[in-house]
Amino acid sequence: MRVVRLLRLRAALTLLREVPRRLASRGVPGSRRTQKGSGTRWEEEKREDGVKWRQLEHKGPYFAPPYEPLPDGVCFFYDGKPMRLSVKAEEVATFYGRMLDHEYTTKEVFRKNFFNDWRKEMTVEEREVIKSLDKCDFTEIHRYFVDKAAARKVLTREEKQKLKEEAEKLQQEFGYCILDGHREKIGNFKTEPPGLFRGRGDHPKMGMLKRRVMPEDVVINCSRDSKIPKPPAGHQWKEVRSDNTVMWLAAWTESIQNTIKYVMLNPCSKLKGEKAWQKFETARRLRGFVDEIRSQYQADWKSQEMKTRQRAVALYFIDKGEAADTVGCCSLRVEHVQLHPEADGCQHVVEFDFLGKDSIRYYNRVPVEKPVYKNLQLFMKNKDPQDDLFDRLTTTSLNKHLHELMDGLTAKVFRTYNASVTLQEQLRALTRAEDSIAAKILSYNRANRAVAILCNHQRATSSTFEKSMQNLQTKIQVKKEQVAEARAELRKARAEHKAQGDGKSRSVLEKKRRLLEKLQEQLAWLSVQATDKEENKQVALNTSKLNYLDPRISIAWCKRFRVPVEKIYSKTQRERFAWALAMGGEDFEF
DNA sequence: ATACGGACTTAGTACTTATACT
DNA sequence: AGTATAAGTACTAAGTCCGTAT
Repeated sequence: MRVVRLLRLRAALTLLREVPRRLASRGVPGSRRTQKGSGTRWEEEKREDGVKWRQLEHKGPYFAPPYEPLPDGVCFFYDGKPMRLSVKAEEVATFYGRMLDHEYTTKEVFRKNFFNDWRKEMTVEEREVIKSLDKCDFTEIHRYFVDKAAARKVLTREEKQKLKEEAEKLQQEFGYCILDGHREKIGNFKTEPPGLFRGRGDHPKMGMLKRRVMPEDVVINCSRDSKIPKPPAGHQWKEVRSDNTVMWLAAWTESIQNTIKYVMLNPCSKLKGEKAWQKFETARRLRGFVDEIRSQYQADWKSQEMKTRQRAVALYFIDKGEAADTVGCCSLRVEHVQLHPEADGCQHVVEFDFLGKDSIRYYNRVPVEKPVYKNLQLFMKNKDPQDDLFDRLTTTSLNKHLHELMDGLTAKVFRTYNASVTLQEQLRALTRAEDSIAAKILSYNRANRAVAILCNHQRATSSTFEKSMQNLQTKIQVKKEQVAEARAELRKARAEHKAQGDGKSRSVLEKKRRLLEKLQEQLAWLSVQATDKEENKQVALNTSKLNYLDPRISIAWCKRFRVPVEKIYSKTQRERFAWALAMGGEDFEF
C-alpha cells in the first residue's frame, strides 16, 4: 500500500523533473566573496588545514543519575513467588519491566539477549533460582513505572516550573563550552543512560544490556591551558587529551557494538555551521562537473573492462538516487534487483527491493537506458541470489574514481546535489507570486516532499493519523457552513443597502463583506492543511530539510515571495541555519 | 588489496512543549 | 483551568568516508 503510493508520487515527480531547466547564473563556486557579508561570527580568519579549534573548554559530560532501588511495595515474582533482587539484578529487571508493553519484549531474540545479559548481573543465588524468563513476572515493576509517568503528568504548575528550571540550570552548567572565545552550545552533553539495546530492523543484538557509562570510560578532549573538567567525586577520567584536529569534547566506547560515542557541538554552533556550508558548496561545485561526469559514465557502459562497466552502472544508480551511497550501491546483491523487459508500459524496467539504512525498505521500479539493462543482465549471469551484483567493484575503488572526477566528490555529494537542485526546480515550478501565503507554504511543502520521496525518507503512519484527519475534516465542514451563512447574510445586507441607501446599512454591508472574506480565507487554509497532511502521511520531511537542502535556497525563496522565514524554519532550525540567514541573498542560486 | 577503527553525518522515533479547544 | 492535539526537540542507532594497519 505504502509502496504503491510512493511509486505514484515518484512517477509524478519524474514528470515534474522534466520541466526545462532555466540556466541559472551564480557566483564563483565556493567563493565567500559572492555572499553578502554580515557580522563577524561567520567571517573569522581561517584556521590551518585540519585544525578545528585553538581553545576548547567545557565541564565534561553530565552523567545519568544513579539507580534508585524500587520501593518496598514493588516486587518481582519468580514462578509465582515474590523475590527480592540484588540491586544490580533489580536495576536490569527494571529496564525490562518498563518495556513490558513494547513490541520488543515479544521478540525471541530480544528476550534471549536480555535474559542472557541479565543473568550475568545476578548473584550466584539468584542465578540458581531464575532459570527461565517465562517464569518471571515483572508486572508490578511495570505498573510502578506507568504510575510514575502518570504522576509526572499531573504535577502542579509550580512543580513543573521547578523541574524546568532545574533542567535549564543543568543546560547552563554542562550544555555549553568555550570554543575559541565563543560560548557554544553542545549537542549531547548527557551520557546515554543504561538500558536495553533497541536495534532497528531485526538486529541480532537487540535486548542486550547497554552498560552504564562511568567517568573511567570517558576520554576528555580540551585545550591544555583550559580549566580541565573535574570528574565526579571519587572518580577519574579514562584520559584527558588535547587534540585540536577533532570536534569532539568527550568520548567513550559503548558496550554493545564496541564503537565510540562522542559528545559534540550542537548544529547551531559555528563549527558545525561552517561544515554544513562547506558541504553545500561542494555540492554546488558538482553542478559544473555533472554533465561531463554523466556523459563519461554513459560512455563507460560500453567499456571493454568489466570493472569499468560495473563502476559506470553503479555511478548511474548513485546519480539517479537508486542507491544512497557507495557502500549501499557496492553491496547490492543479485537478489535485490529484478529485470523486466517490459513493465508499466515502459521498456527495460529495473525493480529494486532491499532494506536500506534503519531497515527501511527501498522499493522502486525504474525504466533504465538499454545499455544499463543489458549490463545488468550480464552482471547477474551465472550468479546466486546472494552474490554481489557488482563483484568487481569496491567502495574504495569507486570513491577513488569519484575523487578523480572532482575534488571532494563522494557518493554523498550526489545526494545533496540532487536534493537541492530538485528543491530549487520544484519551487520554481510550483510557486505563483499571486498566491496567498498559505498556498505558497503548501507549494514549499510539496517541493520539500518531492525531495523526501526522492531520498526515500519514510516514516510510520502515526497511530492518530485517521483521527486527526477526521477532526480536520469536521472543522472544514463547520467552516463551510459558516461561509455559506456569511454569504447569505451578505446578500441580505446588500439588498438592505440597496433599499435604504444610507450610511448605516453601508457599514453593515462592509462588515459582512469582511467577515465573509475572513471566513473564506480560513477555509482555504484549512483545506490546504488537509491536503498537506494527507500527502505527508508517510513521508518524513525533516531529514532532507535538515541535511540535504541548501538553506539558502529556502531563504531566497522566502524573500522573493514575501513568506516569513519562520513559516518554513522553526526556531532551532533558524539557529542551525544562522550562517545562511546571515548571508541574506534574495537572488541566491544553488 | 583488504580490514578495521575513528570521526562525523544522517535517520527515524520517543518524548516534551506549545497551542487550540471546551 | 484542564485536556487533546500538533509541533518541535532530544535521543541514539546506523550510516559514510577516510586513514592506517595488516
